[in-house]
Amino acid sequence: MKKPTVKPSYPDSYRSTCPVASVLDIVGDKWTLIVVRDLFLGKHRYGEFQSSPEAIPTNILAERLKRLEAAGLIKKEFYQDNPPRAEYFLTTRGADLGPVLRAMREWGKQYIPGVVYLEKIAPPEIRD
Amino acid sequence: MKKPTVKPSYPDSYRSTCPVASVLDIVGDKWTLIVVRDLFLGKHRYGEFQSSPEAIPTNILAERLKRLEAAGLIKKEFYQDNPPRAEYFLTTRGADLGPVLRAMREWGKQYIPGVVYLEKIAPPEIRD
DNA sequence: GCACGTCACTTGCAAAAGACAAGTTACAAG
DNA sequence: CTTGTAACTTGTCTTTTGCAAGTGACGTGC
Repeated sequence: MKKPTVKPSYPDSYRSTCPVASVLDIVGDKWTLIVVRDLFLGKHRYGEFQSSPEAIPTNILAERLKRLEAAGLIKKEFYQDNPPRAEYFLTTRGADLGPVLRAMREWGKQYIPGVVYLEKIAPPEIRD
Repeated sequence: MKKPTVKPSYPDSYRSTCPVASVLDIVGDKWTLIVVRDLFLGKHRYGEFQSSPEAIPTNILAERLKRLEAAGLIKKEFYQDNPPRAEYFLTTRGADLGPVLRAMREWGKQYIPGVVYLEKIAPPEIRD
């Protein structure tokens, strides 16, 4: 028997109508924004994401890339068919998370001792 | 041959020296920033956090309040001894997460249909 | 003066998510 | 032919989360 669905008015995927909560429903975990950060740093391939210093587990990376694509934040482009090899690019929607990352970077710089940042943050390549 | 192992000096609790990753090590989960948001909305008591529309599980709330306090983002102040009753306030350090929340709010407003925000975001009461 | 409700938690257990290791597929290099 | 690389998938184990229930010290109504 199905539940009578006791939480009607919010879209199924969001916990509330609060924009902050909804954003967290998309990127609110330990890894998603790390991948987005890497895209801002000019990385595009699976292996490049894996070789970041945070050492994301491979199954998590694969899953997050799918979710980011499904959420429309990134686009997957195949550059060869067999074996299938793809590159990932931020969409406009994804690139507009820039201010969030910048705000985090500034907070971290101010309050966490020992962090360093690499000024590679050129405007990201966007593919819509 | 092995690389000289470039992983020595990170503080145990941080995955890397990247400021973004380090911030995510503190607030990078589904609930922590929801609590911080509530503090920005002027909430101070356990019951107020619980009654937010996201319905945070009570054990998670208790644990997050402890972690936020340990991280120096909030301060717990007892206003009565028996039974012990406390209020929670942002510290300067915690209040400086404002730009992160604002950036998320703007992104959500722009890209997630149906979110609404409540302009209660008066400057939060700070206790250091 | 005692059942009843509230507040701020804690505890126990099942379910979901994450971490780690190993396997797979297709090709390319030596 | 053997080894290597890229991009995954699968399996197993551990950790974190979610939900329900319980606890202790009150305060309120009758």
